[in-house]
Amino acid sequence: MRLKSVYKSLFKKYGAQHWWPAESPFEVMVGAILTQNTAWSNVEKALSNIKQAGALSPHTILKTEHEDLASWLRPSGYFNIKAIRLKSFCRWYIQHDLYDGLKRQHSLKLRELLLSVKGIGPETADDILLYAFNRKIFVIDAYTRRIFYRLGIVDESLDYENLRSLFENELHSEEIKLFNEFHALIVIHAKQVCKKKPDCESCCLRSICQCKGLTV
DNA sequence: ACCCAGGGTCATA
DNA sequence: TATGACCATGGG
Repeated sequence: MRLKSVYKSLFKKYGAQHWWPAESPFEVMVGAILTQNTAWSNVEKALSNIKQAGALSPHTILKTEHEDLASWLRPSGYFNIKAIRLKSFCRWYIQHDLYDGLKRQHSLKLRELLLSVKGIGPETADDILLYAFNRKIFVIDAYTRRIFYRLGIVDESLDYENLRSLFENELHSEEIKLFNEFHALIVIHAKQVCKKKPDCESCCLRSICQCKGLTV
């Protein structure tokens, strides 16, 4: 159980993160799309603009002019394509009877449905599954790849689906709370420590890590 | 000035 | 299957 021991170390150091920071499942979904390759601090500004316009609902977003929607999204970058992605997601969300319609689907079916939306790839889909629909799905991101490769636990060549099943197989008997916290802890740890190599000395994972302070 | 952020799509070989 | 171009703002 190497994965769980990493989890324990991270949890001991950083504590519970209580993700996803949002007031509703729909806000989680919007945030998941807006944070694609984008710093969360920028997403907060865009979300704040949408809320200030009173537009944080699928119907309202859908009937908003592209120029207006894009102007709200401007701080989060890629505002033109994200405006299109947000609308196509809202159209899909309404067609499937919103949260109450979708929540009845089995996790893998729901994942297929999410992936059928233009602009939603595997990571965004899994963010939504885990943090909006409370499903036991492990989210893989660039941090997860980097950290667990440095630790010497995973192979560099594994693609998204193989990595996800590796994590889910080893953690299948754990509670969903672990899935929720684990991904959040990986992100927090990567932002606070792993970026600065000198901090390897004080890293809570140094006893397992094989990077030896070198950039990998 | 340069690098990258809680990615995804599309065209090309 | 596997690269590369493209999308774009803001903080370090």
